[in-house]
Amino acid sequence: MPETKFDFQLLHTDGGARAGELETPHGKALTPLFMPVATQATVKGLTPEEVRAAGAQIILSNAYHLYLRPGVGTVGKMGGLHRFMGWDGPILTDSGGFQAFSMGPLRKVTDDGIRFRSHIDGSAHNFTPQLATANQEGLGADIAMCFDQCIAYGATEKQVRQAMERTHRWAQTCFDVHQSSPTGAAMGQALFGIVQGGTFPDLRDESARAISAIPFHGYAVGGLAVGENKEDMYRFTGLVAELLPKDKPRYLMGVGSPEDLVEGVARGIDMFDCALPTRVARNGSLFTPEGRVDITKSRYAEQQEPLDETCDCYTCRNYSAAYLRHLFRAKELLGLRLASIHNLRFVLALMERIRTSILERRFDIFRREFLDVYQPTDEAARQQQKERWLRTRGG
RNA sequence: UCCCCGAUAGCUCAGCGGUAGAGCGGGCGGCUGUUAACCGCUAGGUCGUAGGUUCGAAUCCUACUCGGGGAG
Repeated sequence: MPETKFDFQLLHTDGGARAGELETPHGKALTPLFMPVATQATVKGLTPEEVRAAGAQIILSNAYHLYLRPGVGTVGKMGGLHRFMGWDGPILTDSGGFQAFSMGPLRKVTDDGIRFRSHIDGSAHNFTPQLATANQEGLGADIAMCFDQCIAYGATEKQVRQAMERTHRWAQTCFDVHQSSPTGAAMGQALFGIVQGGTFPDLRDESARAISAIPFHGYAVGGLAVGENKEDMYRFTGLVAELLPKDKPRYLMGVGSPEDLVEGVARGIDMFDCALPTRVARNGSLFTPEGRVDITKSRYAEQQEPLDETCDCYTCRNYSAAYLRHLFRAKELLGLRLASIHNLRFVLALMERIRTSILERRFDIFRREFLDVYQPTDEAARQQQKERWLRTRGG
């Protein structure tokens, strides 16, 4: 791994919005930025060249999934995650803490760590802050995340506090392990702390202060976009960001949709990641300046123009909406790929425009104009479907 | 001309005495540190036509119409 250490420079601010520059062992990245999600060492369906061409500067992968398959040791023997997957830019890895939340019934949380049952073969595993940190080091991540406990929306204040305090203790452990590691900190790997506290203002405040007290390279807001309404999500993002060190990068984990990215930046966030753009793309839902559209609808059957004529992505430059719709109807793999390319380009281009507007001190105007046209998903419909989804998945 | 088979939702078919179902397709919606090329909701049918048997027929009988196959 190159000698370059991790660094962050805050270059411009415009109201609450910030523009800066990250430096990592695998190169620079301009903030605010969006990280495409490559959970299993691949942005589903796309080659690294395609991800790069869409404008990605840094991607996110997942230490839990890679630990289970193919194994951290295997990735290490293959030269580390960058070489293994053919991506030579910066990589941030999530620790696996979120999987403890999203895989619900397969885990049990104690003060020592989280006992998992593999979703692949049922085998038992015990994740600890030490192991999570070692795993991310073994993968060779440019930025590692602390092992945290993300708790479900709707938990009681007592439960949220318990998870939060555990997250704080684990954060200190991760920091200590990372500091004393012969390779981790020495090889220039950054470590980010994660703020928890659910939707309780006092807990969020307490968590932001506790995590900020540890000299991490960056700070993340975790435990949001897990079922709470958008108003709360924005409110708590702002509340926490206010309390984080000004000179360090701030990362809002698991967010988001186009409108969430704009709102996050407005509240002082520098980094985002989200599975949404690529996941909904695979399901036929594409971003346009007016909002999300379903490419499979019959109104696109004979549309010769691209889905979004204002878009400069590979898909919109080369194919009609009618063709894209046909690929989806015929269940052709190319459809998933072209849709993923488009949605990624949409959010990455959005971040570029946001950054430019900050540098030109007109972010507020940009934000207003964008949100004026972009129609987000209906909140009531979201909640209703969410409940149904949890019923079918949980049952 | 005769014999056989079929005719049920837009399509392919299931149901074979108790007042119609599936898959696909159509329409609508959802997906936020990926257990997701996934999930949910919904609209379509006087069961080819006309008679008959029966308390009751998509189901049994008869004729006819249309399709497919066979014989001549």
